Amino acid sequence: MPDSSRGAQVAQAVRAVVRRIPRGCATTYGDIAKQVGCTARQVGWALRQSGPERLPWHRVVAAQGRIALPGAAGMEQRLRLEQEGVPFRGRRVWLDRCRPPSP
DNA sequence: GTTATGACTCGTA
DNA sequence: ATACGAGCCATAA
Repeated sequence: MPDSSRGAQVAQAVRAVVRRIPRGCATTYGDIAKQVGCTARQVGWALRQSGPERLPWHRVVAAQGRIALPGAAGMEQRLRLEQEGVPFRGRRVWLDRCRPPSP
């Protein structure tokens, strides 16, 4: 079969990784990209595509713990993270404090 | 084919 | 700290 589009496979892999981010933790697009073997942009693209799927998408933030989602979505993400007890420092997530344990 | 857009990152100033 | 550019990859028009 054809590649089935690399995009679709990458998206699936990304969803799988995101799904297993523990509650109360956060990780970055770049980290996921490394695990999946793609670029950070592809991770963002995959999550954007995923849309109404049951994923802890809010646990994925940009490098340096920045919230990448603009506007209201970003606010919502921040709220959800705080609800889970993810530590913040100003506008940024404190990655050193909430990174998932390395395999 | 080109161009524009996007939930990115990094280096440099 | 903020700003800009280059590299990056998939999709839509």
